[in-house]
Formats: sequence, structure tokens, C-alpha cells
Amino acid sequence: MNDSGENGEKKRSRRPVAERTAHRDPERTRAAILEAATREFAENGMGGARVDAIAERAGTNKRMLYHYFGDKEQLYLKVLEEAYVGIRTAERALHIGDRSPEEGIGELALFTWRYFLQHPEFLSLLGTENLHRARWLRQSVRLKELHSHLIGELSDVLEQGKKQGVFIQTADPLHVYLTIASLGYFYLSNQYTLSTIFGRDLIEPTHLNAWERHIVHVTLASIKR
Amino acid sequence: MNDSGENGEKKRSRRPVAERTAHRDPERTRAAILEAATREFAENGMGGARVDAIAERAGTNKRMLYHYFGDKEQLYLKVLEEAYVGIRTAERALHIGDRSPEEGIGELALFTWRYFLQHPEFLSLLGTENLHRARWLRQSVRLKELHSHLIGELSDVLEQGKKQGVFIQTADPLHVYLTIASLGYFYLSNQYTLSTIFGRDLIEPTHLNAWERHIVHVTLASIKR
DNA sequence: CAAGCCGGTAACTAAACAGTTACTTGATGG
DNA sequence: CCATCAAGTAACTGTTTAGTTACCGGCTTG
Repeated sequence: MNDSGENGEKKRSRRPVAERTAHRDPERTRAAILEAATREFAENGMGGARVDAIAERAGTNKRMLYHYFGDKEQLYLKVLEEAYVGIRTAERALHIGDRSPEEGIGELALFTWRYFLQHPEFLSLLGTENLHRARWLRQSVRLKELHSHLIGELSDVLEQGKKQGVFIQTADPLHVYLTIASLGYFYLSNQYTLSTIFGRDLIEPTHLNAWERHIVHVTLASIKR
Repeated sequence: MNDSGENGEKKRSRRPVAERTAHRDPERTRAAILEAATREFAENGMGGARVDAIAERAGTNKRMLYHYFGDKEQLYLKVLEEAYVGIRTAERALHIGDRSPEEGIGELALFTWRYFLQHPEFLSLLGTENLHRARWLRQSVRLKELHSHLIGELSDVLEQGKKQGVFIQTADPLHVYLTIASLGYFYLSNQYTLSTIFGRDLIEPTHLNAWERHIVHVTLASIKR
């Protein structure tokens, strides 16, 4: 979703006539719009994002954007849906039940943190959507079932840990996931105000690594007997 | 923020210089604009907030808004600064060092959670400011010293706990505060998308209380020996 | 080979926007 | 009692915005 080599220069939208034929590529155009929209919405929010800016970033124009996605709101919802599909798909590949319960939870915590770290646009989109009280996400039908799998798998691992006597009986799957997500989300999405008010650059590798270890430590400390 | 129960029934007592009619009350107008702006920015972000809407909510007009605050950006910064002053001021009144270390930390966790719960506009403003990478907060000079007090006091409590042997030696004040803030912030600011995708209404009192207990539990579990 | 379809361009429009200006109203002091 | 000044109003302005329309040109196919 990120690279797509091509002539990624924003300023140059002018192309030679002979080259135009090569640019008639609907799927590429569609994908370019979606990627440009992801960045624009992530950087500026729903209210701040500019349709013209998305078209320019995608190396196309508004006509195509409206052609493929209807309007600004539908494009935004598409972007949001794709973002969720991205993390949940990667998550499934983990198979946290294959290891010991303790390792499984630690693995999930590490994965979530690193995914957040590598996909700042996902965090940003979540923030925007929550500012609007999930106004658009609520309209999406296809997302509901995506998430039940996560809780189901997590629940199994916790049950196994409880049986083995390594986890406390009160450990709740949703609480555990929210704990992991909280610690990663807040640190990264609020890094700018936090770095400013506490005078410490939180994005520095040293601090980043320390927080990664902290997340695993806190998560496990909160459920271990 | 105000004592705006009455609209200005002051004619009965003596006639000071500041005696005004109900229609001419600069301080009330200023305060009304600030409060209206807080709500508008919290609900719509910087890009989505409308100057006309703020003026209307404040029961005045744009002319006054520009007169008192300069422009939209300065008004926004003022709103943000006041929000920070609000939480840090309330925090100071806690005196977490007066109790046992364990109680002190628990108290701070409870306070932070409840403050977040009662001031959703604060969370929203933080989200907006971080979307813009602290662009405006960075320009604020008067905020830096507000926050060192918090870390200092927290640090003292942790040290005391370490000496008494109840806290682990590696407990770090900033990490502890970030842990508390993370758990409260994420749950509340992301409640809309979370409730939607997990099909559980997180703002229900039952779940709210459970999460409050969870925050205290996690925080203490992560630093206790 | 022409008809029309499809990917694409660019200029346009109506509305919304931040910020300004010209004006009103009423209190105060000389 | 009028000159002055500050609080407040409302209409205006230039620009930006989401969304539309008119058009272009090569490719496919009957």
C-alpha cells in the first residue's frame, strides 16, 4: 500500500502526449487515489482534508476521484475500512495460541505496538473517526465480523493460561486487548504534546525501546498470578 | 470559569465604574467566547471548527471574537492553554505524597480517570493538537513549567515506595504517569470506534466502573514488588 | 472504419469560509 | 448637552472549497 515506485513528484502533473496511453490504468489510478486519501485524511482529519490535495497527491484529478468513490465521505469510509482490514489481517497471521499463554500475550502486545509504530496513519484515522463519534464507521456493515476473531482467539489463550494457573481468574479478553492498545496508542498518537510538555523526545529509539518493554511488562504483570 | 447565573442584575447596589447594562459586559462576552470555542474546537477539531459557529454559540458575533482574541489560531491556542491549566491545577490539589506510596499512586490514577471522564473536551483538544503535531502548543511558552511539578511529586512518591520496599526499583515516574494517562485516554477517546467494532457500549456505568478498577489494578500491578 | 465507451483533463459554479469595514448604541466626562 | 469612546451589530469581500460539466482522444468491437 505504500511504495508504488512511479514518478511520485507532486509538482509535475504535466505529461508528454505520447506517454499518456501508458497512464490509462484504472486500477492503478484507483489505488493511487486511495493511498493519497489515506495520507491526506491521516494528516489533516476529515474537516481539514482537501479533495483537490488528494487528487494532486494521487497524480490525477477530482473527476476520477468522484468517479471511483462517489464523494468525499464515501472515500473517507473506504480509507477507514481498509485501515481496519490491514491490522486485523496482519493480526490473524500471528496465531497467538501456538505458544504458551504467556508468550502468546507478549507476542500480541509486541505485534500491536510495532504495527502502531509502523502505521501512524492508522492511529490518526482512528483519532479522526472518534472525534466524529464513529459517524462513518457505524455505517460500515462489513467490519463487524472482522473483530470477533481477535477477541475469540485472545479469550482462548487466557482460558488456557487460567487452567495452567499462570493467569488470574479475573483476566478479561477485552480488557487485556484494551490495555495493550491503550499503551501503544496513547504513547504514539500523543507523542507531540507529550514531548512538548515533558521536554523529552519520545520518538527517540532509546525511549521507543523502553516503552516497548514497558508495554509487555505491564500487560503481563496485570494478568499474572 | 464563571459565575454566570445572572445576566447582570447589578443596578441595586452602589454604582461603581464597572456598572453596565446587560448588553455591555466585556468580561462575560470574553468568557462566553472562550467557552463556546472550547466546545466548537473539541467537537470539530481545528479544521472543522467554524468561527461563525463559535460566535453564535457565544451569543455574540465575529467582530467581538476577533477583537478579543486576534484570530482563529490564537483563540484555539488560548482554549488549549486553559484546558491544560485546568487539569494541572486540579492535580496539584491532590497532594499524592500525603498518603502511603501505594495509596498515592492509586489516588492519582483515580483522579486522572475521573478528570478525563468529566472533561471529554480536554481529551478531544489533545487529539486535535496531536493531529497537528503540537503545532500550536509548541508556540506556547507559559506551559512548560506547569508540568514539571507533576513529575516531581510523582517521583518523590515512587522513591518513598522503593525505600519502603513496596515498589520495584525500575519504576519510572514518566512511565507511571503515561501508563495511567494511556489507560484513561484510550478508553474514553476511542469509545466510539471501540463500542462499534466490539459491539459493547463502553460508556455504560457498569463498564465504566470496571475500567476504573482495572486502571488502578494495572498501574499498581506494574510497579509493585 | 465509425460509433461509442472509457480513462482522463480542465475550467467552471454555488456555497462556505475567515477576516474586515462601516455603522449603531449608550455611558461618561468636560 | 455634546464630544468621545468602547461594546456591539450586520453586511460585505476575496478566497477556498466540494462537487459538476463540457470536452478530449485512444481503444474496442460490430
